[in-house]
Amino acid sequence: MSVEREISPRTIERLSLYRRLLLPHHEGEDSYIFSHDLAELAGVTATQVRRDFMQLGCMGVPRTGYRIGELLSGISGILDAPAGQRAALVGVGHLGAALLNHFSGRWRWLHIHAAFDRDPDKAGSVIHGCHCFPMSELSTLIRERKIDLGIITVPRDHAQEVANQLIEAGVQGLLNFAPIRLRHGDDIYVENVDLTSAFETVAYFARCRRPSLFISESHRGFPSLDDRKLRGDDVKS
Amino acid sequence: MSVEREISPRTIERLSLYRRLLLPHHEGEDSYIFSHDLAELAGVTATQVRRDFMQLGCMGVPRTGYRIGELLSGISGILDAPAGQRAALVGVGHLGAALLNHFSGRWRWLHIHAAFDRDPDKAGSVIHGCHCFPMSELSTLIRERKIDLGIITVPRDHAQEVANQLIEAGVQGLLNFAPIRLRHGDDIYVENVDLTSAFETVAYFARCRRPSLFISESHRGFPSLDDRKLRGDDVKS
DNA sequence: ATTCATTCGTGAAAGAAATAACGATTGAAA
DNA sequence: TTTCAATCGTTATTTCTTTCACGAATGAAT
Repeated sequence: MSVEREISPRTIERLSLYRRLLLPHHEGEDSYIFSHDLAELAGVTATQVRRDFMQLGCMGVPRTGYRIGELLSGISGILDAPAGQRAALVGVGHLGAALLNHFSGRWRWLHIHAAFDRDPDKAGSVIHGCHCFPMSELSTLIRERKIDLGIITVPRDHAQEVANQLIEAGVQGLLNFAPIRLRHGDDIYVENVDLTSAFETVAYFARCRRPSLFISESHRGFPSLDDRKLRGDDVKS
Repeated sequence: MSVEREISPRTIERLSLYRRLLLPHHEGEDSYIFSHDLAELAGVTATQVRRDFMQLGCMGVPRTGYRIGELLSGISGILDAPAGQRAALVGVGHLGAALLNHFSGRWRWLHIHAAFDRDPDKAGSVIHGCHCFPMSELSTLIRERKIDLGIITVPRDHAQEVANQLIEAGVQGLLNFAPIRLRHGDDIYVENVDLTSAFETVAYFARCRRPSLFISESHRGFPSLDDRKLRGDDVKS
């Protein structure tokens, strides 16, 4: 139970999604769900769902499904640190403030504990329930308050420097919204949220979906076959 | 040149990144860059960079590198629609407004043309340079103004309905920030930006990076070997 | 001119991730 | 009780992506 195999990022992301999708279905201890129903909600195949839960150690029962409560605690056992985790957000611009709002008070075990901004006017203020401090206090506060995650929402040209400061102060992971790739050691985990790439990617594939421009081969879509063809579900091919 | 092989989403995302990283290096017609230098900036291997450019049709020259101007126009040839593309953003909350600000006036060929919100107070206002309209005008405006992309920043419980309206009105692609997976036909491309998953994923792997808790096998990191070992670069293994 | 270390392009190999396939199990219906 | 269709767990397969490896090309140094 202590030394387990590391789970792949893709799986972790799906587990996070499953949990959100399951929560509204968790009514009482006797709620169950089938792999293909969750698969539909999550936009993946039923096989994928079963495989993910297998990795989690959650067993389902044929013709009954998976006990939702068991799934939820299984997922929490993986995703949530028992002692909780704290994040610091650096760069309280429009995006930073929006994230403070988005994440504020959403979870007990994972929350944004402090925000930092270069602008002295923002220091001392409380934005969406989060205290904002000047950059000069970053190192000290991160160390003192045992903050182990950093969220970077500063402009491009300051991102690397901020990352260095955060890492120096001891954070283990970074969520980076700046449009670059940060340099960092192997002991730091960095997740990039690249809004520009996302937007341009949608634009590209939206164009490709116009028939006759490209040879469409439906990748990354939801073929959604697997077992459900046996049940005679509506499969529009 | 007209019917080409569709490029994979991963590659498209990298091309978008390459372009941003190259732009500051494009000084004059005679700027060149080596695959391994761009690789370092992008946090990928040199081989990957060369592969991507091969797919693009851009050839480099040994001991000289790739002409940056050629790369940029090659990438633009793939990513940018000659006629331009317009997006509509639905849900002008904190996140929506931040995105309006983030994307406003950033590109000629791809921009957010209109915003929509349920709140009547917002209708008629201009937010970060973008006109905001009531939901009732969504269908008409999207059709009239030939908007082909949708950005969804509404709360979870409204996301599917908004997606339906956008699709009904004719958009080809969606950029979804709501924490669910949207149901949609195969002819629509949907890119999910899952902030919660991203946050929870960082939290998980930040914990894992503490030695001795997991068998670290460095996936998704930058092994960064390839040719550079031949050049004797500093490879800290 | 010749040599040589570098860098490129790309086929082959490896690795990762998703899907298909199928025996085993189970609850429900006859 | 028996039958049966539905669902599960898991192995095998496929598909996709990345990396390796190496011959070819090229500019610079001598």
